[in-house]
Amino acid sequence: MGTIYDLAKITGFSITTVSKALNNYSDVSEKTKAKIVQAAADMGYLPNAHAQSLSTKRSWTIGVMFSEANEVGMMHPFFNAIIESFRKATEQQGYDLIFASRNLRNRDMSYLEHFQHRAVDGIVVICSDQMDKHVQQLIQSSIPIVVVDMDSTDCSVVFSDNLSGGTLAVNHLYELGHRLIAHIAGDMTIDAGLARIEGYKQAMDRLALPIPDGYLINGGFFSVEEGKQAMQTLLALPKRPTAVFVAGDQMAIGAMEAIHEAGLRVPQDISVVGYDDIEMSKYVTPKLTTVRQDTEQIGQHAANLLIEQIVNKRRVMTTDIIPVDLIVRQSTGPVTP
Amino acid sequence: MGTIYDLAKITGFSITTVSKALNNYSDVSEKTKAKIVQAAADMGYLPNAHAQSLSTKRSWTIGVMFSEANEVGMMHPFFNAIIESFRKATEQQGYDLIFASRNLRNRDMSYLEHFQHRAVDGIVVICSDQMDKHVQQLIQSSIPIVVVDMDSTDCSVVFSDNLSGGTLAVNHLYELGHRLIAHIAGDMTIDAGLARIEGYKQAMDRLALPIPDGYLINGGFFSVEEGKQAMQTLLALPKRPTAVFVAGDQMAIGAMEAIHEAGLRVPQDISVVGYDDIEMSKYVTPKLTTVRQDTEQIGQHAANLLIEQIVNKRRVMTTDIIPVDLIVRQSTGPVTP
DNA sequence: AAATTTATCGAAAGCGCTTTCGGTGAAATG
DNA sequence: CATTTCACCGAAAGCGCTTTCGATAAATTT
Repeated sequence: MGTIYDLAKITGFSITTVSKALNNYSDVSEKTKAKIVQAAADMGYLPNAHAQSLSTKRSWTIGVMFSEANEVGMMHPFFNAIIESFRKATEQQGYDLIFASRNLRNRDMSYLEHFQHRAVDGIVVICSDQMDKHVQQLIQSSIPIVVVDMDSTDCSVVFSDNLSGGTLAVNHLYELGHRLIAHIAGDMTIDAGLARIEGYKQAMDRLALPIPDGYLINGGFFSVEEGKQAMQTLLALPKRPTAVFVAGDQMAIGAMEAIHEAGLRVPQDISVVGYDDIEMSKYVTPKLTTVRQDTEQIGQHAANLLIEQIVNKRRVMTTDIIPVDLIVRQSTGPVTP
Repeated sequence: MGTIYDLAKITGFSITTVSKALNNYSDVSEKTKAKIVQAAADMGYLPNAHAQSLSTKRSWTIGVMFSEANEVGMMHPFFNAIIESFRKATEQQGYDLIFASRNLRNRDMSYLEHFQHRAVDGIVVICSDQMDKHVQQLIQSSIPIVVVDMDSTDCSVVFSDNLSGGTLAVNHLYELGHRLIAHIAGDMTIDAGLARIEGYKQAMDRLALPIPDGYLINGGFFSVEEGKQAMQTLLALPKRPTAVFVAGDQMAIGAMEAIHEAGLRVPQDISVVGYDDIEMSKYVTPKLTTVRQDTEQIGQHAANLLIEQIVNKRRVMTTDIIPVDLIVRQSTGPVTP
């Protein structure tokens, strides 16, 4: 591999000139530049990123933080898809992602500390809840940051148009003739869940549909199991809904399971529409009607928002709302009399 | 944040002593160590990782490589689960993961070059095929490495006992009375797929079951779509199988879809057993019988194997085979006469 | 021919940290 | 009391790179 010192020795130039040649400075002649570049190629020279970072105070790394609240890590298909898209976008610009945790060689430390230690150029936080102390700390810091799927005016954020999403779902069900529409919501601590609730409420209100007691139920943290439980509660209601809008696909899948286990059919007895459009949605039985979040866009926008802050060396607080689509499949159907 | 120079100024000691105090050297008195540590805490001092790496030639980072062959990236639930488990294990030891790609600030470079540039302490490669030039290059290099889900004698590897897996599946079907057992295989370039084929063949042989023409079919790169297509081919066979062992859950889900679309039922008409036990397996209809791979173990073992090489500064070539389990659910049933 | 630009290069300092090695004064030993 | 040991500390070099600033020689201008 070798260093610029080796290169200097070989070519007979100073390390200064070598460095300049490698970095395309204008005050080095084409001829010597060619020589040096050639020598570098010959010996398979690669600059040491740490030395570069130390010297330039730019590490070309982006720290990514997952909340540990809901123990999903990077396993959740939705967040996972976002990260993948984010990664592609940032990679193209030359950034590497580093996944940091709260522990560093036995020392317990905050995410911020970890990121400071690693001297990342920027931070992306995925899958978090507003209240998380660590997230707040990150937002308060001076490191460029973008947070996904959360609402805040203190930093750049990008999330889906969850309000419209809720409305889309309810309207779809309404058009199919449903009037008894329940909502299995995400936990209230999650902005996205909250907005979907709001969308649901607004839509119901606009359609002049009452929300019976118990029709708005907390499904927790979007897991299949919690969705199933919530649905069971719903099924036990005196006046059972004919349709249910579920704030996440995994929960929706759980809900469908509960329905099936109760001896009912989807969509003949109960229609269900999910949220996210994770890959599996189109493979469960029946195929899930759902509100699609554009993970591709979300990831890209987040990347752009972050990189812009990094290169311009100033924090900006943009709120980027990505539109959603309703994907109609087979878990919703006309209400049966 | 500050540096050790600041700390030196504040406490009145030299940077040498500061550094030693922070690193628990024995030749600094308890009293001054206490002072320095206190001052460090007060100012929120954090060591700069790049400076440390530069000086110690240890970066406490591990590079992870995904093959780009089958465009799944980190989206595939199986590899994803492995990485997650790997991450937890390495984090605990103080390592951060860095996801590198083949491009670095416009320059096109190999994975090896990228990792050398970043000066990672070790490399884990996930989701690859034997033939990949980049993987080979990594294996040839002198950086500690472990590769997952691939067989090789040139480096440490960890993968599931795919041979037993294939056998397990076939025997299970046999016990249910099936004699016409087909296999939707993964592409032959993938070691794991190859081993499962071998397991299938051996089991069939041991049971004295012939493998009719067309019963062993290539399902490509484990996608739902490819599984579906393979199953359609199988269904078009003159003598249709009563059971099929599929080399991956996603393919199996596709296969079930094909079966359903053909107006047949699982398992009454055709039994199917998958491979992997991805999370969705227990939520599709019918719930998928499958060979479970222990992603938790795989990730941990990979982490241990890698870290051992890093700390002992010598490459070792261990082959670590992780046992698999058959998870019987509802996609398999007794053959119907 | 003298004065001024211009092109090309290198010395040196600095980024923040580790580590070797030598130097103190105090305590222990004879 | 002289000598050896020990505990504690710091100077300095080094890790590999960037960047400022000055130096030199060649080219240009007057």
